[in-house]
Amino acid sequence: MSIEHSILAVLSFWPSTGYDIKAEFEHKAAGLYWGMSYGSLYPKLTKLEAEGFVLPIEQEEGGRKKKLYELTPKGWQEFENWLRLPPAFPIIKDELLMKMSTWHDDMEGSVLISHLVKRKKTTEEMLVFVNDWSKNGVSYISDVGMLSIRYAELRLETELKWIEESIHALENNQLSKGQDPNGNTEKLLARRREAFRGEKEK
Amino acid sequence: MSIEHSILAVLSFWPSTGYDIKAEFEHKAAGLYWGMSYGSLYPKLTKLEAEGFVLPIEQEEGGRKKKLYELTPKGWQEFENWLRLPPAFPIIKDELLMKMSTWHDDMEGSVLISHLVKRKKTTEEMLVFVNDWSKNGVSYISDVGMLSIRYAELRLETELKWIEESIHALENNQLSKGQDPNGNTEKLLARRREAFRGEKEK
DNA sequence: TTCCGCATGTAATCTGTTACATGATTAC
DNA sequence: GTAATCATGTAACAGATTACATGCGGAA
Repeated sequence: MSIEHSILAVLSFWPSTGYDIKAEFEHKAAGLYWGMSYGSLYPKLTKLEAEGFVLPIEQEEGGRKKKLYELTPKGWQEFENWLRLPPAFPIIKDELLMKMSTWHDDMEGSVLISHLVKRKKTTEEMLVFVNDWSKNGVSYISDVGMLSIRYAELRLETELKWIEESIHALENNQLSKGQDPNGNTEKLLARRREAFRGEKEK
Repeated sequence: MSIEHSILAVLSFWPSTGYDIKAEFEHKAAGLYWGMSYGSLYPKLTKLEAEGFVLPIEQEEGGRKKKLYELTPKGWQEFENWLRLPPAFPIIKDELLMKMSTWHDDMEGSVLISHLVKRKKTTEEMLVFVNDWSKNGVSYISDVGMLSIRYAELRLETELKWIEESIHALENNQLSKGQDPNGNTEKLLARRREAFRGEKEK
């Protein structure tokens, strides 16, 4: 998942400056790419250059300092080798899911609903962005690239459906039953009460 | 997204050792939780104890060294404050999507298909695991927690549908057209040919 | 008696971010 | 002229992993 390879990937589209690369990651962050800071980007470019994967093709432009990087033959090779390597399974860190998994019955359901409402808004915005992306007449998207756009759309749509479903279930007390073979819900709430009782006595 | 809060979250279920916590993250990694190494887990537990969020409730068990940690009142407080805080938007790093977005026409489609087939297998396994999880009669899952299980199921099912759709499109040359307002495909392939041509001449 | 699962921990390293410092060019 | 954007870079720090080191207890 190395950042190095993402940089090579961006450079495969067209020669770019460090600044360009960052921008590319920024606005395509619809769950397809991931961002990176200048603090790691510029040192990586220097490193890639030292290793012979990229080369700055000098631009004068009136003396303004600007390094437009291009892939070297070795860089193309490395990029394509990487493409052929089986990708790692995705890493997903979703705080909302973590919170929902550990939400307990003495916590206010209204707060959880507000989390879901907020997530819905962001997901909707993202969907609008992705929908537009593939039809804006400006961005370059290859035919294979369209598949990944399609993935982003499907994922976001599914998420929206789930959010609506979940809010509905929470608001109308229609949650499906989980499983609790060891009476853990009661134990948990008792431990919690105990902790807070001890606290109050102080 | 701090690891600290995930630890508190696991401890809210029941008192656990460092080893237990790691195991919990491991087998629930169905895209809901995320793993962590002992190298960060144990130091964090020490830190959380120093800060008064957790407390080891000693277990002798024949002199075998084992620290069973429990949340303190302050730990419960911190955990619940965290639950109320609006969660950050999920971070997704999916190498497959990155590779597909930058796949180019001179790369073998068969390799991409093999990536998809591999992903399909893993996704299917994950789905089996999640399906079983909520019905195994052993694991504890709260009613709210069921919502997150439902999310995992929907996401994995959607992904499977997309994988099948994509493999079909690739195998039968039925990709939908992307967009290329500046003739970038040709430029890209020309730059690549140029790089490799220069290489051969050496 | 040997291997596996339970159990804890540290040191070196890697990877990345934040905050800062600097300055040119363009649009209003 | 002044604000926003383009543009590059460094130093300090934060966060996490890998590899290593250690050892008990139970099962085969």
